[in-house]
Amino acid sequence: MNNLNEMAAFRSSPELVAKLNSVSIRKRLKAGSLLLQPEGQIRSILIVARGSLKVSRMDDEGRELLLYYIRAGESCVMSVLGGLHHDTSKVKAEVEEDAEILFLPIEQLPWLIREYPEWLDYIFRLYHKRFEELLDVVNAIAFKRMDERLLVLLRKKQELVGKDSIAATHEQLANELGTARVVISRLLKQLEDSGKVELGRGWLRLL
Amino acid sequence: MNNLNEMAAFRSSPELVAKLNSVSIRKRLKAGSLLLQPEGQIRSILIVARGSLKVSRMDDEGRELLLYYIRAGESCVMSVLGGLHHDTSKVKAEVEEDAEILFLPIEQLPWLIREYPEWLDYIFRLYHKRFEELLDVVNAIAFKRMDERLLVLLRKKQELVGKDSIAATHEQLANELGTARVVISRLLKQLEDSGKVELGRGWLRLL
DNA sequence: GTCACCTTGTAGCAAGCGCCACCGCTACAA
DNA sequence: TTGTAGCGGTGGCGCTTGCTACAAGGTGAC
Repeated sequence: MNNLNEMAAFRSSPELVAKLNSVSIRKRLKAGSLLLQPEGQIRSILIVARGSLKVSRMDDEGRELLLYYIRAGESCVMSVLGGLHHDTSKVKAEVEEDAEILFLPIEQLPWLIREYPEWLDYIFRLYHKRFEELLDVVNAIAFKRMDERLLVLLRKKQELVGKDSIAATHEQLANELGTARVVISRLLKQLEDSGKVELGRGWLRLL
Repeated sequence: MNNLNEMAAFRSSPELVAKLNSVSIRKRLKAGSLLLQPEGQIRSILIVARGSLKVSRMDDEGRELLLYYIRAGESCVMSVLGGLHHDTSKVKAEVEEDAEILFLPIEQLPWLIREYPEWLDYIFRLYHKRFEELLDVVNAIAFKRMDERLLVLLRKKQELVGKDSIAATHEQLANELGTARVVISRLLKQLEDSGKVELGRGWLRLL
């Protein structure tokens, strides 16, 4: 999927895709690359052409919490909002799976919205999706226990990579859930005992 | 403040205000009235002309959690998103202080956006604000203890009503923080002992 | 092979918080 | 005045989670 044309969100408007490609800069980035960081200036709007991004929220003491993933064909609403209003990013965004990103300069945004109603529609849809995902995150941390949140995270990760084996250390999982490594090790052990996962060093598998 | 013209967000465009007034239905509603409920259909976009709304998230076991307030001059982004995409509401919205609400039929939204760029700008600004407020809620429940969250809530309430005395029972505060009444009573007692609040029956005051 | 580093398992402890049970007090209406 | 319903204070218990500490096994560089 190297071309936006192939993605559902853009299939209906090859003209828009051509325009986006022509005014953006395209870069290949390895997993782990940092795209936005808290307090950081926003210069471009990010559109994911291939791979995926991970968006997290951080607190002042260095703890972290996964908010959602951005998949191929989607864009980062934080970069749109921050860009539009010349505000800094309030989240961290990094490459989860090796990715190709379109960097759309924020100056281009106003007239793109004017000229291409389908672009505005695309943005609204993304907002809607992210807003509901954020609400789900709120529900999870407010009302669910850690073991359930862990299972949900593992299922999300499995779906994201499309394989049955997930590459992650307990430490990484702990960071994404905003908790400590020992807690995750403990819970994973319980899940293994009850036959729900298979554990390995640096990987695990849902059963 | 009975007239949208007087509000910062609309001051620059009396023409837009006139149009909004002419295509909307205006209603006065008492504190406690329900405007949106989870799974409920969305027929209009809500614009608060006077008073304030309270938006909460609920879980399946009846627990509740305050997300943010909507003040005079602001609109409800959930109703905009839900309306645009013919989706149901994912939150509860109720009147916090006696209010006057404009109900803008969703059919009007597309052409209002086309005709009035300042209206789109208004919506984007609200999104931005709500998104960041949601991120703050996420941070609070993920990383803060209940006593600090309680203090923050009390300060927000005080600012909202503009008086130094806050009318609320422990039960209500507990609901807004997604916890139990005893927990709030306990914490309030501690806050009283450390001289940070003054307690009464059905009211309290920050010192 | 060995050394250093990373990952995981496990035990133990304490804080935070949800929940139950119960009591006393206040406010208001009959 | 008495009844009643709602509100708030308190003690106690147990679960979940965060944290420290340490041991054991894996992995890759040299």
